[in-house]
Amino acid sequence: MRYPAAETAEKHQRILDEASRLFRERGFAGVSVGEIMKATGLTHGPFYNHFASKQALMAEGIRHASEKTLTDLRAVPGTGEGRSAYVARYLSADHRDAPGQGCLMAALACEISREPEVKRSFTLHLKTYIDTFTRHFPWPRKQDARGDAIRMLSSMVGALILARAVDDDVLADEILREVKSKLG
Amino acid sequence: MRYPAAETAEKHQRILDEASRLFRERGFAGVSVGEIMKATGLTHGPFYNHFASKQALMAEGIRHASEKTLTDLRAVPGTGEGRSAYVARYLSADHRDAPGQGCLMAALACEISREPEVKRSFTLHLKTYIDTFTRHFPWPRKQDARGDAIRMLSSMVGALILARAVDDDVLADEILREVKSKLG
DNA sequence: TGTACATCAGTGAACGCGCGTTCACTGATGTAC
DNA sequence: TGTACATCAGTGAACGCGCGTTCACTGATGTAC
Repeated sequence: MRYPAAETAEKHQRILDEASRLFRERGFAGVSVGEIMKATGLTHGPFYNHFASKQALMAEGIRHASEKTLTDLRAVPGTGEGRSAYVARYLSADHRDAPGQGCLMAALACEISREPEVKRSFTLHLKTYIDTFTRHFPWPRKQDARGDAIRMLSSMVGALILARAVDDDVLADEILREVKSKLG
Repeated sequence: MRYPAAETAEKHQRILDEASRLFRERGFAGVSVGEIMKATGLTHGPFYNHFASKQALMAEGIRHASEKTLTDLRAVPGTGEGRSAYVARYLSADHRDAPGQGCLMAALACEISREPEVKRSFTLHLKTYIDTFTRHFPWPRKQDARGDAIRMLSSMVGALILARAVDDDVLADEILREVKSKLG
């Protein structure tokens, strides 16, 4: 049956919300189209009224999570202290244990590299992220601000991914703590 | 039919070789048991004569790749120059474009965190890797050698993962170059 | 404002497909005598 | 050393299952008059 246009748009957003959460929690391959639709309270049929394919949803899901990520980043005070707090939160046990609400790079980057359509969407995200990260915070060496931002980002992403891949809380905490200690 | 025992052991190794290559190239979910067996020149049936399940092969594949990785690391000269060369090779375009022969952490860490049996196997690898990396090279600040090793490793892994996830060679090269420039 | 009807996001059964896994069977190897 | 036979890694058909995707159908909404 026909539904109000506003409701349809809202459902579209809900699919994106659930998809971007589930993908980050379980990976692209670990979530089926049916599960995503079920999580939004619909049957799997109308999925193709909203998206052309699962790949298209993956790419859109990256864009959707990217917007949230960048909004959050811009809301952090643009000071050295703001950056320290941002890094400390990124490298916290809370973030490690809640991938569904967390950084899309740490959750999905390995899989992204194998999905051409998603890769294109992610490239836009990473460019914007690096630019924003560089411009938003003060960096001691002005002419190498972007390089410093890239290095900080690589350390953060690598540390979080390794901490999550490990079965031993002591080692995971050590990795987060050691990387945090030189990025503060 | 029955086969010579030596041949069987050799086939077991070949399965592990092909599996650890294919998993790194396409991810655990992107490779089927049938494909792995086909790559070793067998049909899929006898897989279960060698391994209890796909998960068991994934865990064994990590162990197998880990051994090669550690052998390679120990073969590098244990000097500052040796370490520089190791990092330069790790962060090279060649390594970025050949995940099947490369670092298992960069290729599989995101997926490992979602597979309990594999996680256990990977934890052993990472502990040994960090220990070896710490002890094998000279570190300027003796009492923080292990911390420095963990930070270097996080940067390397993060940079390679991001470089691979990006669709733009200029950006990928910039990430590798910037991270390399401060780790030399 | 009231009526007739086209629209289209929803439902849910069905599609072909490839997956991980099992199993009855084969036949050269290795062993017992 | 030669013969009889148990072993067991291989083959390949078959299993149930869940996947991404399609489609005939439904019926309240929005629109034309």
